[in-house]
Amino acid sequence: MLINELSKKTGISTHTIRFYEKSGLIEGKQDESVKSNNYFHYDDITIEKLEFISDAKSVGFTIKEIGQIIDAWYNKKYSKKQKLEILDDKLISLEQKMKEIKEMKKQILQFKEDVVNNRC
Amino acid sequence: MLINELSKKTGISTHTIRFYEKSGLIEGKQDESVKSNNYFHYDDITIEKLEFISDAKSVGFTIKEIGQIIDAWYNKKYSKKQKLEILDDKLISLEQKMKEIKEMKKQILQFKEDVVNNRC
DNA sequence: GGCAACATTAGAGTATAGTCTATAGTTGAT
DNA sequence: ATCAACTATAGACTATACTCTAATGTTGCC
Repeated sequence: MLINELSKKTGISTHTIRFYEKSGLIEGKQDESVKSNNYFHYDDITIEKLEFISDAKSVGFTIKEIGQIIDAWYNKKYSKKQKLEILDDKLISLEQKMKEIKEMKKQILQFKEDVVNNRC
Repeated sequence: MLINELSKKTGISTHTIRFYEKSGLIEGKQDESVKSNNYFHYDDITIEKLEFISDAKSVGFTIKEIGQIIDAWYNKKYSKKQKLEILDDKLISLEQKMKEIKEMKKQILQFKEDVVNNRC
């Protein structure tokens, strides 16, 4: 599919898709047999990747981190061992985020207590 | 205390502290009785606020959101009801973040499965 | 009184992550 | 053949959150 269809299927603008492509997160391929244009074609895996990117962004992963995960999952440039290392590293950082959120929840509940009891 | 002491006690640079002050998150006060300078003085509450800001930033709250929480906790400009509304709103957003992180964890565990079983 | 170490303000610069504009070429339906 | 709707590339612009520089003034110790 071309970029417009990809955009419609994922809800991500063509601009942003191109930005992700430039950032190395996704990759379309040009049809060598067609000489008249240089249009990029995208497959269903790219849809999966873009959906993953959206999810990963909302948990606070940066483009760089998301790139590492995508490479660990999809790319051939890492060994099995390296891939698992990268993924484990991200799992640890998720655990950390979870811990911080739990603490923040406690903190805000405390603020609520303070408000209710006029301690602020 | 002056800004340098505040910086040393919190580990946050004076530049960043001033940025937070400009952003309305904290507030020093000038000593009216001293005419020779316009140095800002900070109290222990400011330390608490800065520590809160660090924690809140790492769970992904923006400066604007952090400002709302600080106002809800400390400022007099909101009614009790409004304060509780703001805080409840942030608790909901923390729950949402928590949910997203759990899903991301599942996703990455799936990626690990795929790597282990050579499915990618 | 000199001077290092502090203080202030204004504004410039950086990184991240988009978002938009301009230009130019291509495709496909009528 | 024309024209709307697409495509690509380069680069400008935006928002957020810092981070740094420059200019200038103040404090406190020797």
